Amino acid sequence: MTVSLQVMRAQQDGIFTDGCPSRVVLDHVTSKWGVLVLAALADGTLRWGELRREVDGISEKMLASTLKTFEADGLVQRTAYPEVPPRVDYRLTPRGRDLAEAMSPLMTWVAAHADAIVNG
Amino acid sequence: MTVSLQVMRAQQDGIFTDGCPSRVVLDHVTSKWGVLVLAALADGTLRWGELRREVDGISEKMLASTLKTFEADGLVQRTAYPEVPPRVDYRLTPRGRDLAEAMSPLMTWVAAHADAIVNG
DNA sequence: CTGAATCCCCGCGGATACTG
DNA sequence: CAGTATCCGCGGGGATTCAG
Repeated sequence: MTVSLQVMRAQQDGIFTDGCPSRVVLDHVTSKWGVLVLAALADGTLRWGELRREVDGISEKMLASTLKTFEADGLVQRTAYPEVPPRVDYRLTPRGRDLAEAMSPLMTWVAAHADAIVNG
Repeated sequence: MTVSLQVMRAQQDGIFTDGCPSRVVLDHVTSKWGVLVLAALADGTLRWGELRREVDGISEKMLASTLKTFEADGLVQRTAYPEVPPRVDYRLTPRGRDLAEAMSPLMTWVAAHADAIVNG
């Protein structure tokens, strides 16, 4: 069953209105690289370099900014090891894993139907 | 169960790589206003003016461009009635409804956890 | 009422170079 | 290896005007 804006608003007043918390979070998640970074981290811990390679095409700047946003949101946990050479890894928090699960149907759907949409 | 990029790539080679169809479609859907427009149309037909009010904060320019993209993608169907004053309405195609269903868990999750993320 | 067209600004995001 | 700093272009997005 599909949930529409109207239905959600009947349950929760003012949800997804301009500037409200749900819009802020939605913007973070649906930011240009948001879903891809979350999906990359969905089944385990990754280092910075692995993440860069996994999320094909992302720039260092956007990876850093996306990770910072998610860290501030409590969706991603960063761990730095005091080694030389430096090693840092990223993984989803429980909340992040929960979100990734909620995103899963969308990703699966897109993967399954993208060719039909783009080609025709 | 959550599906990660790695898992999807094990099933479908080169999925969600730079410039591939799945990335194009994902960009359309997760565009700034994409999910909100789709969610607004999720449980029925809406006229242009209703859509504008429903998707709080969207400009006419972005509404038009978002709708055109989705129409070209076969996700939204536009119907114009030859009346005065003019009346146009938009509704999801079967494919669009399918997508809206896949987005539903994400929207629900965001609605439920946004406050905790922004405040807490 | 439903747009299309135009102008314009601002900031997202890419490219590159540099650092601990 | 894991970032930060800087520059800059382009397109998102607002405001306004016009049309059918």
